[in-house]
Amino acid sequence: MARYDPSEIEPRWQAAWEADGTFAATREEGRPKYYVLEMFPYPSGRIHMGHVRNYTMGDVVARYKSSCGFSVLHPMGWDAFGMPAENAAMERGGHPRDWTYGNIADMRAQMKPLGLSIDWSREFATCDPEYYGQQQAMFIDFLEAGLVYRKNATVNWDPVDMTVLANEQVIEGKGWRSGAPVERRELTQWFFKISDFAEELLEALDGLENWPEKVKLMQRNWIGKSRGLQMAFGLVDGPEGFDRVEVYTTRPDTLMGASFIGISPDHPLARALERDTPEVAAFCAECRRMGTSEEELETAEKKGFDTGLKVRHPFDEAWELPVYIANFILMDYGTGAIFGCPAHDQRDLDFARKYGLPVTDTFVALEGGAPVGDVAFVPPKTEKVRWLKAFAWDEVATGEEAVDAAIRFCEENGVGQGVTKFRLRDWGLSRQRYWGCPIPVVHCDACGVVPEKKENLPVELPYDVSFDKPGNPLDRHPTWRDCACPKCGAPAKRETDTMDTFVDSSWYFARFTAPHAATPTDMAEAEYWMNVDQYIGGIEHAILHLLYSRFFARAMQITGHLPEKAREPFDALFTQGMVTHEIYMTRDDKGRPVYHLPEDVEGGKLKATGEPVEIVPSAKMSKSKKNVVDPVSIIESYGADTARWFMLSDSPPERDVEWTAAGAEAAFKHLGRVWRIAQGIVEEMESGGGIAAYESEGEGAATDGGDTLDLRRALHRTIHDVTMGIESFGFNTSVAKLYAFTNVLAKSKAALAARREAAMVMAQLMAPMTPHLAEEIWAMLGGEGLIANAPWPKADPALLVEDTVTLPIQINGKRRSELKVAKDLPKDEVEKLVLADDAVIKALAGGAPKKLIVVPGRIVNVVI
RNA sequence: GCCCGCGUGGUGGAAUUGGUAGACACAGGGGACUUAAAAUCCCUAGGCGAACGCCGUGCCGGUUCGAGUCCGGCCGCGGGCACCA
Repeated sequence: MARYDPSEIEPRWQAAWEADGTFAATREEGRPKYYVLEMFPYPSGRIHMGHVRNYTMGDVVARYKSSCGFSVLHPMGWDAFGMPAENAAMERGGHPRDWTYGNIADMRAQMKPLGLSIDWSREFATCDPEYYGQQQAMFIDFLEAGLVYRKNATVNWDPVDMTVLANEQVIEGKGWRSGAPVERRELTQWFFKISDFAEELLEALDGLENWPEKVKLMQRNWIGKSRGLQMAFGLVDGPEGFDRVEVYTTRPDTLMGASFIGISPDHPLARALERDTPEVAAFCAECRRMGTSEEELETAEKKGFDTGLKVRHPFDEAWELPVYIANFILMDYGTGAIFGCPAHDQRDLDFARKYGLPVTDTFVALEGGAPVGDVAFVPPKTEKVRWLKAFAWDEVATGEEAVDAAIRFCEENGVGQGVTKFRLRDWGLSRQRYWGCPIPVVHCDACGVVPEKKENLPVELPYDVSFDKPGNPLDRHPTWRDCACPKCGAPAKRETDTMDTFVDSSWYFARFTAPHAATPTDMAEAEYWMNVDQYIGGIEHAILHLLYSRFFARAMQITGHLPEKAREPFDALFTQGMVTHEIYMTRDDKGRPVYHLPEDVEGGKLKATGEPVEIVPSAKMSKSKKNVVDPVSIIESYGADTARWFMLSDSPPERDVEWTAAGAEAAFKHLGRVWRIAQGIVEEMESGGGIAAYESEGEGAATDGGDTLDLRRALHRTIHDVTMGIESFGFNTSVAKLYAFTNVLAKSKAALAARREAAMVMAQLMAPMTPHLAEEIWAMLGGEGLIANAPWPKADPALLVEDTVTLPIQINGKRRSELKVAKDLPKDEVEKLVLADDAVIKALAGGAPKKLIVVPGRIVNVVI
């Protein structure tokens, strides 16, 4: 008997799809469309299992929707700009462009054998001048629409390498290459005005019904709408030009518990003091040695510097509070100054204890309210508390009520103003790097900042650059910078900043609808294909990428590049989990960990030396931990269908999946079994004289003891369950149902025609997951045309109906017995049967039940 | 530190969304076939107990006739924190 041989089957069917043009996305007015998109990959050079999982999920949806009659758009491209290309050029020589395009070629070659139903004719890379030229055109439109501006912002500066560092390049406050302490530095940078859309981006989240709640919640918190009080503390003998400190607070109700004023080291007052006081300058310099990330600020040890200045409390002229410069206060949020209320904020409390500042309780818990010790009392704002220092509300009130009353009181007494603020900051898009989309503007001495003329786009990156020196090669390029002013023609300088790579990925979904249009989008195409019906990607993009894309869709709509309906570009979002693997580790002579590839380990020992390895629990596959499995070698040994099947089985798509060699082996065995079952049916047909002879055999179903009917019932139940699984992103349950049906089919004694039909339908149900094997079985059993073009099977409702159900009988909530009854048996009939049940009679011991709960078709509970 | 998730047998997980916990599979044990092995097929299988049983979904508590599912607190792990993509 022949064997299941994916290495022979898979290329054959891929060629057949190619020849048929099965996956070309065609715009057919009048036919419903479906746009499936997986977040496009960064071309690192090797695909990994995470890609296999991500793209397989998208492929299941794409193939399924196609079978359901939709015109499907399922494209692929490359998020090709970014730091790794420059790092590679610095570390190994070569050019970012060559490195990137080489990687794209490699990854495409690794991806094609997966048999994904992708329309490869739409492929592009964000580093293609054709793509980024259109991005530049849009940037100019955004600029003219007032959506872009310049302002100063802080960056991480490496004083040795003389270069700007990304947050991930700052390790424990030091530059990753130079090891030098990082400084904060101000640069003039380009910004998108995303904050103008804060309210709109927040409110529109409610309309995203098919987005995970957790993602919407994360975005809500990120946008961070708050209602608070903006007020001033009068400064006592402040330096020249400073008579007050403006603060913004969301807890004005705790004003009577104020203990100190904290200002950012970048606050104008701190800057002024810095000029005259060396101690202040030293402290601020120390603060500025921290990185710029919020995480670093928040986790660093809280430090303050007492400026010696005092402010007056607005409610009491005689009450003076000290002014501290504190390292954890952000100049970017609010006013860059806070008042500290230690009793009701843990950070303020830690600070107060450290510097011996007073801690005043303004409210306590209703019951057993004790004064604050080492833990601040921070109940939910909706909880009622007892106020010790209320100044405009009842003794017992919630935080919310108190805040409202405090704002009203302060406004009436001229102490401050109630304001709404957003945490969301404008999107800084400037990068001082080479490998990104050049910002298409020119700096002219006479005209200022002038956008490049659209006919001169793309402003292309020069190829002749070197990476032997740190910093941006565009800055030191001999000729590229020099140009003529687009307005007056005088000699001028090009902008050398390039765009954040998030810009590239904020509109690629729109570009896929017309990847080679001479404008950023083609409205007729966008009108047909938008929105993305199903977007699939990692949860790590829950905030930035998705929020930026939502902003871009709005900006593109305002500038005429997208239709109104694409304001929210992604109708449905699914966030898939990671692929994890155990980590194998030994230690070097200094006790430092040394990691080993799974392929070098066998039976807990290194293959080469026999040295035992420590097994570290599973984590996301990463090169540095070497817990990676190469999809290419998996495909070589088992075939793409096995890799796909395994990635879909067992773990729910939104959760992490652990790659195990045993699991892959099991998936392969199962596909072999399915193939053999089909082969067996073929052999029976051949020995019995061909398919035609069996066409009418199913009619005799009643004569075979019900086997044929049983098989058909199981089949239609499977059609129903598998379809539901795919529709609801429960691919693992679809796979489990297919396993179960395989067991039924393998044992079935049904008529041959019924078994043939069952095998063919099973192949159809498997086709979105294991498309090559499905085509092979379909062809073996005499199916017409490609299974990829066959319509999705429909479950016959008549075969799904079950006339009897088994009702579990619980006694006091524990299952004690069961009852087989007609499905629609009335409640009182069920009750009679329950009371006649042996176990119930025994438990009642002659008494009557306290309560009898009958949930029709589900369960019975007898309470005694 | 802040925001958001997740936690079920030896393992991955299922559970009609408040209704029989452990579907389906992996690993294990037993058997068939084979000179033998591989491959394949069949049976078994949460823990404890000899059995009618008792315990059991990270931990503690609550709501309910009934909780893996809802609520409160804790522990552990993961994602994000604005220049990684």
